[in-house]
Amino acid sequence: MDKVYDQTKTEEKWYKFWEESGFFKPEVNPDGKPYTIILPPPNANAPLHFGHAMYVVEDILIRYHRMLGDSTLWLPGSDHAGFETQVVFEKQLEKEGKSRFDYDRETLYQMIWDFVQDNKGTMEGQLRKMGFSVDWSRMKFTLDPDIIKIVYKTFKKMFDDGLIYRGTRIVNYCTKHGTSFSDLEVLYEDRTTPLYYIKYGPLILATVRLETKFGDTAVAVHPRDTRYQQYIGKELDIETVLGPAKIKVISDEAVDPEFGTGVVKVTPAHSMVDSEIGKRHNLEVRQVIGFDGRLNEKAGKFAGMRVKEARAAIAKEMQEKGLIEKIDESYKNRVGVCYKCGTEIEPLPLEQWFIKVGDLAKKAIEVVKEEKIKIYPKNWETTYFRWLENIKDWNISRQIVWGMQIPAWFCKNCDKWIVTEGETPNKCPSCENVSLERDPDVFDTWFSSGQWPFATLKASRPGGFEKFYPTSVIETMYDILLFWVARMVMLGIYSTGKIPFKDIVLHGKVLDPLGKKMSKSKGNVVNPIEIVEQYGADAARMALVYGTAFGHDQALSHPKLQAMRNFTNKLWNIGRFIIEFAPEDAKHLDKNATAIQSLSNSNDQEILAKLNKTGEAVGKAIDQYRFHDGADALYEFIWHEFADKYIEQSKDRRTETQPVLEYIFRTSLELLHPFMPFITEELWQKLPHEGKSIMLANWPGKNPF
RNA sequence: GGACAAGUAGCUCAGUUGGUCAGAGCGCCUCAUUUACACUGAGGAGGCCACAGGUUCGAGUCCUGUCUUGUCCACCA
Repeated sequence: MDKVYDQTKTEEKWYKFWEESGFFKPEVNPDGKPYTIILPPPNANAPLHFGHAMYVVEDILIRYHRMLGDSTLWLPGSDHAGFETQVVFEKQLEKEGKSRFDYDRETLYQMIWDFVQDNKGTMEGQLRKMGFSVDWSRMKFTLDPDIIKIVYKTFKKMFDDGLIYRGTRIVNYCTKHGTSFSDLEVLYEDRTTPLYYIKYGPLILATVRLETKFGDTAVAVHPRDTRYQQYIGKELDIETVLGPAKIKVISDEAVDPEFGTGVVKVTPAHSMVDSEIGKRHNLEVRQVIGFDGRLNEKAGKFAGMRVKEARAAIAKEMQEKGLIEKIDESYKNRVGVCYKCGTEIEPLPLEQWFIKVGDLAKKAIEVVKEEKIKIYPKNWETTYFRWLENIKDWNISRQIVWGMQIPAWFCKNCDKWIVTEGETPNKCPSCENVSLERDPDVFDTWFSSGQWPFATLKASRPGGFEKFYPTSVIETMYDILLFWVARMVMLGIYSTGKIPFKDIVLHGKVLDPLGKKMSKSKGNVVNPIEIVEQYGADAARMALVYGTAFGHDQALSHPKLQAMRNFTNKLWNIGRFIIEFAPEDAKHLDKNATAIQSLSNSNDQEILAKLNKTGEAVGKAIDQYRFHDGADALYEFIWHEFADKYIEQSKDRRTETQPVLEYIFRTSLELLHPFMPFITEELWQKLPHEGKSIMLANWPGKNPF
């Protein structure tokens, strides 16, 4: 054995061996009970960052269950990540002085496709370097034709079941990116915005959005507000920057009499709340801001201005005309912005596809309340329930090209939508019209990834779905519990009638060494390969689970990585001591470990008892998703009990203890294997053993004696 | 406005159902050894476990309140 452990050479060698031997496939344990994890598909638009290395806990679960004899499947994939990817790609185009509008739909789609293919290769290499035992033969991409087919089928079924409707609603719209978003995708920022107290005839009302006043189709007060009773139902003559106008006064419960003057302007086209009020009172929806973020012709001389400049110009002119009572410059509010570019989100009326989520959400709540699905750590249940209990219909249309184009065609003759499972209808079934127009929009990427567990299993291998669904665990970072996990529960139950997984396991965020969030713009993103090359994959894996309670955020810690690299060095040297420096006359571990049973030295008894205890602790820790407990128990036992105490004591009676040393070490390696797969394989192979790989060794159960 | 998490040695963090739980890694100090391992071993210094009350024979560990930090949610014009 080399004096120094060569991690790079060893890691490459074993990964290749495992993969080529087919050990990652569930078929290595054909008779075992199924144990399944679907890998949360990383975005195909960029290489992995170090946070993705947290997949290690899935590998721990998978390797552990494989050793338990389960028919274990870890199914990998990658996500086209619709809008995310298009944004990344558009930035690249921007650098070349181009924009998405320079290309037609097909060309742009093809260009992004090629871009994504490169990244997919990089990503797969990274996953291999971390030692992840995914079944590569079942790898899926969210835009694979068979996946698309399944997603279309779901859409059609939902449409037929009346769960999908086409409607004009106020949507969250980013005028820079030219697309709408779901509520979850809107970020809110604290701002200080001037609050204008403006005169509407005899009334004074407070607003920040002067520029939407041309879309006002009423003013509203609270029905029981005594100050304004005489105005309710009347039409007021008001003076505006565009001349005299008339406006109706209505009363609505949604108005808070405490805010401002208790009077609000109602702009159904540009506010969610106002739209609701408008519906209740049958108000006209008058859109004054266009999808380009500029005021339209209804704004008179302000037409063509961007929202911000229009607001300033209107304020100036109103002040000159004496229409502004006062301005509160220190008013604090929250403004919705695009999570990618920070542009203020415009609520705009747009016709989109929506999912009625009420009943789906109810079922998703039920299965968790009934503990058919359990969430770890449990406190996330609160977040999950709160969101689902207050959920609103889900806008799934996106005005981009990168994604699955919605399989819906419009017939102008009948004023009707025709939805299919993807095939292009050659004519309208009602009127025989042949010039149908397809909706250019694509699905929200979460609509398709919400179907990932059953879609991948149905698409990867015949019988796969029947055998491996429902899956055992979904493990991901807590930040996509609502975006993704909750949607998978809803869509999974809807499509298959069964829950998509039994346990939801949520890990924390990996921060940079200073405890700051990693982001491309800050330039502090760490590539997992760098860490692997510096410390070894085993150390990188161990460092992520050791010393931080599972589920909590943690900073990337070089001292901890060093400590874990030192631990691999310790393991290597224990190995050298036991294997390389064995006395020539020593007995060795035999098949049934009988040589150990005959020993009665109290040191031997003690270490064997501690080994058993450690084995139990590790199994229990993994079962309960308390990975840090398992890592801690192993580190403590191997280094401080076995190496520091037992091995030191054994030096006096080396010949006799050799089988015990071999037994304890081999068993320790087996227990450690899910955490540190490479070095454990390397050393296990050098010890007396049965079988081709530690990967397939039996998990050392309780009380091996 | 609400929710969740965290506040424990200089730093980073463990301490599931209250009673060897006052711990680990790194750092620091002393000593040892060419030892299987210096990516080492033995030992040591360092903490009113955020603060204030309370429950209890007994509380980092339970309850109440306060403060600080972080994250998330919410249509306040």
